[in-house]
Amino acid sequence: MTKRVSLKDVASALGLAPSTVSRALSSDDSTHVSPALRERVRAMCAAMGYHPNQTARRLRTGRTDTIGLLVYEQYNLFFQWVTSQVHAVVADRGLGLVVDTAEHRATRLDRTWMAADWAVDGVIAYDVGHAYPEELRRLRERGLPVVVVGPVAPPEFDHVAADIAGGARLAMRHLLELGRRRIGYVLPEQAVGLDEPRNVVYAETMGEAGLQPLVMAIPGTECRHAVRRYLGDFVRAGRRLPEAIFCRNDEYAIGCLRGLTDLGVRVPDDVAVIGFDGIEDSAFTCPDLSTVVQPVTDLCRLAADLLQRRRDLPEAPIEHRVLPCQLAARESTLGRQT
Amino acid sequence: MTKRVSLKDVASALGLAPSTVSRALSSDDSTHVSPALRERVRAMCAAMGYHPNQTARRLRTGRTDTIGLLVYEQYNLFFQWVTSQVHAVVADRGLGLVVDTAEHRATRLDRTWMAADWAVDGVIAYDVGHAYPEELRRLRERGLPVVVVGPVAPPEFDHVAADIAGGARLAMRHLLELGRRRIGYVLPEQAVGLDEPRNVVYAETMGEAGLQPLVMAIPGTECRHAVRRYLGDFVRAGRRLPEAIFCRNDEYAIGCLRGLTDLGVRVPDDVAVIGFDGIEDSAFTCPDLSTVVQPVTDLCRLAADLLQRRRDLPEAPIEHRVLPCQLAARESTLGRQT
DNA sequence: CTGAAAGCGCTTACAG
DNA sequence: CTGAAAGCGCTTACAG
Repeated sequence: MTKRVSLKDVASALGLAPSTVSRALSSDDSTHVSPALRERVRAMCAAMGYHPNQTARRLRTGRTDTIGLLVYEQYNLFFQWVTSQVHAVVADRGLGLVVDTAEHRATRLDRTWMAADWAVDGVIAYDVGHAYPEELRRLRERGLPVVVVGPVAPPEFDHVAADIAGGARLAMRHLLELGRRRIGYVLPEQAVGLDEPRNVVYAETMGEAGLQPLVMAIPGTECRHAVRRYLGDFVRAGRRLPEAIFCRNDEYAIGCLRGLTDLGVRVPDDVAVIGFDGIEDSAFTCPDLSTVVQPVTDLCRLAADLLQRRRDLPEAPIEHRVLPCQLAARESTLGRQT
Repeated sequence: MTKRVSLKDVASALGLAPSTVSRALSSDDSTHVSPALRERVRAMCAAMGYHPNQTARRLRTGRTDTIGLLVYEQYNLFFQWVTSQVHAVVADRGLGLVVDTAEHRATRLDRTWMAADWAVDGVIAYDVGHAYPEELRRLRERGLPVVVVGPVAPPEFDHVAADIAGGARLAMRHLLELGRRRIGYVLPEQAVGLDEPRNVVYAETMGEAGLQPLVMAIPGTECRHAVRRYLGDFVRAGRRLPEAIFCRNDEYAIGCLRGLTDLGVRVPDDVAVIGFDGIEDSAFTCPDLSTVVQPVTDLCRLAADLLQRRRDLPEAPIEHRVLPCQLAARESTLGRQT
């Protein structure tokens, strides 16, 4: 390990002051440096293999040019999608990204986000606001701008949301228009009874249509495997499958398709299936999955915009923005198109 | 935005020197501090909402407790899997993670990894070594330990690999044992002719069996869509489909399954399909996908171990480690099991 | 066991 | 246009 070349080394090799070299390298062009000097400095830096120490720069400027992303968990394609989108947005702007998950947080003794100890300029909290508002507040008290993405957010935060309720209505209406009456709703057991848009819309829509709700609560955390098993048990217990299943997310829906196939049930002839989220996978299942597509790319871009704005204008008024979801009607409800 | 509380603020509130407070907070127990004092300091920090400035700590100690991950791209479930695994390993050790991709690098003018400018203690380069050995060397010249994961690595790097060739042999042998003779090989156009284990094994195996290779080179970068389109064009052009298709990765294989379904081709009755990688998705397609599972979790863990070792013992001998792949034979080659 | 001092490597007013 | 100086917020030998 050779010792790293510092700015001082470059300066003394050139017979200049460190401050001069720093200015020559600066992208800020209010620092008037002769082009000739700038060129000389550039050349020497290249020759000596100089690269600025970002940590020192950060300490001096008070900016890290890095943002933090909090997501609920990483073992779920939706959050992997989100992560890759945020990464893309942030990288486009020349910023770095650090990611933390609620899972890791839950296993730590202090139960605070690692973000607290990150060197970041701000935090995007994606779909975690419902669970941990007090922690988000704590982050903010330390002077970190926080943008919340997801259905709920404490009112004092900048907030970007997809219109989940609207999307859920699209899904339910679609199933009803196809003439399905007995419609089941697949969700994780721990989400039963929550005041959550999909839960509410399902209950409301069924009520308005004069139909009996059929809540299919899936135990465990591994969506796909769990719902596959659930359906097997459901049928073996002699219960009659519904005519359609609305799944809280695409992971469940994919597990559902697979579970129904195991049972020899035809989709959508016997049971129609619709998911939620619009992960890339949904277009490549067989049959391909009807779903409600969340505008994830736009949500991420908007969240990054708001974060930047909040950093530049700390006193700007709080923003709440809602973007619509779209129905992608495919084979799992419409049947094979020819 | 309230100004952040600094160590100095806490010290003066307690009438102590900053150095004393620093030691009281230190986890290093060779700094003898009375328990009473430590308690007093802790309480004051909590009361004042003090949290150490990580950037300052990093500058002083010369360690960032963060590692960098380079992957080829993020819009591919395999790399998303890798990223989530590395994240888990690293978070378990209390370290942070920063990710960069070749895509972003390619669009940047200077064409160097962002990692060069990251504040990280070391870098894991996952499946990028083949393309950019000179850049990995440059990272190392700056004093950054680098561990390469993937089929090829410059010999002077610590290196972790899956036995891709062995895995490819498992796949080809499996297809041959099922009696398939006309076996196609799906790969990206730009990988044709590369001296790459899967390419080599495919050619060798077909040669040894006295069979004619059928290389199906897929143009474009969007694996799934591209291969789906390719198969459609293939059949419309009047060409006869092979009896089996070996796909370079699961993304292609999933697109393949979908494309064959579009065409009304039965899998595996008409055409057997086998993938490579073992992403979670492969178990949830219909039919579910036979594939070769890479030991991604173990590869990631081992890479992190080697990185830590290299940091602690810069002069330790170079390590090259190879882990085996496993065949997961499922419906897309075996047919429906009852 | 505690404090005063130096310094990690930069950037940025402030002089000249 | 260039240089000398201060300082970002810590930690760590070095004294006491």
